[in-house]
Amino acid sequence: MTEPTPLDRKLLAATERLGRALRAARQQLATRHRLSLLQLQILEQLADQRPRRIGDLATELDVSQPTVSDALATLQQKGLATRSPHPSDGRATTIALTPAGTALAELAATELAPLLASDETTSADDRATTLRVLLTEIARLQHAGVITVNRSCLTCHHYQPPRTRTPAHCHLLDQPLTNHDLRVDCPEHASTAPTRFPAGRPARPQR
Amino acid sequence: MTEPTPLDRKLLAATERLGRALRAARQQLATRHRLSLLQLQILEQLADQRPRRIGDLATELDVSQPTVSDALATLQQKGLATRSPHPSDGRATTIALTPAGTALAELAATELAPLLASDETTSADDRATTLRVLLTEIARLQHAGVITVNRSCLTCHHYQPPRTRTPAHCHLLDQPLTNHDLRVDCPEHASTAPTRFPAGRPARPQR
DNA sequence: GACATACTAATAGGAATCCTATAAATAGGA
DNA sequence: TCCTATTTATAGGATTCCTATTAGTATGTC
Repeated sequence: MTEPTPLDRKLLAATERLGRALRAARQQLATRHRLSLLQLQILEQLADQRPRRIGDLATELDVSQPTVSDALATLQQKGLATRSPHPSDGRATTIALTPAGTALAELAATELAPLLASDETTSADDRATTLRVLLTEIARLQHAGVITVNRSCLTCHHYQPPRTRTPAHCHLLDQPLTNHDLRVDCPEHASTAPTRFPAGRPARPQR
Repeated sequence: MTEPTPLDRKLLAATERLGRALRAARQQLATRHRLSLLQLQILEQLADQRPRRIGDLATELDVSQPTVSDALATLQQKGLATRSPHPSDGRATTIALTPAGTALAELAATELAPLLASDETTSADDRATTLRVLLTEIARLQHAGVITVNRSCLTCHHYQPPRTRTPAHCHLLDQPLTNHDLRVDCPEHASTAPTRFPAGRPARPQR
């Protein structure tokens, strides 16, 4: 870990500014649809139809488990999500979207997508490069223990990093991976991280 | 505005994931220092010593003015920030950091910087490309009305975009600008946006 | 110069978020 | 069978952050 360069600091600042803006945009969108921000985020996460436990959602969204439980109760009340018992684990609850929830999630995705739509000033290659750099940073944060859930190619067991002559490769699909092909949230992700440890959220702030 | 490509969607997802992670990291850092997240963000914004009004801070941070007023009162109570009357406008209040506040802001910046420090897997050129792409997205969001404060080179009156043969140029410094040189928050920024309109925050969410 | 309008910040009041702590139910192993 | 760990739900509360309003100041108009 070397000393951060001015470029690093600017990248951090730009990422932060962009993240805040997207959060604000998502907040407004949620409000328009009579949802809280967390409720919208849950819909977005569930949109891939992957079955999840409540605890999984909490770690993905960086909030506590009761907070997710709260928001889910509201979503259920609105008829957007369902809770059903886990098939094999009697303690757990499986979360899924209702058709209405799916529709709302898709609508939200449609409304959010234009915020980062391509235009003529940025080449697709540059955007693909950006994707790889961002995924690299996400992988670093996972290593640093800030993120515990991450299903991108860069941390997948099936991922073969590029060598001097050969491009990156996915052993599962048995195909070369260009920057364009990198996935942020791959359904087939196989973790390389040994264990995930409980985030260890510290005490609350105070006045 | 064209239809979003898969790459666009992945970029949005990656940016969102990274933004959430950075927010969580900043939240933890704030808690460690007995601050709320908003209080920490205010310290970070004030760290450049640019004099600000309270309303300016609110639009920069995408929260309402009373919320900033609240957090500032706490910071003042902690001896980290000061409020003083504006020299020329009797209605306004000028905000500044105390030496203790400056020290804490620098400490926080030092602790956050390693999260995006360079490593050997990403070239500086790719990171510079990423910086430009991110700034382009920020500029787009400003155009879309999501962001109202933005002092990056790409929206500056002194900025000359690159042509086919000549690189980008800053008319104020009278120097060429590579991707590395782009600034996120330039003190000399001259706005090109005609007017800034009040964000029009909609009604609150509800159960 | 007086007045009307717009702007800036602070206060009041309240709703919603999201946390910690704890209880209940189940899984899994000794 | 019992003991421990895990998963979720509930209780209770603190904090954040909002809208609405008030007070004070700036600015333009008659």
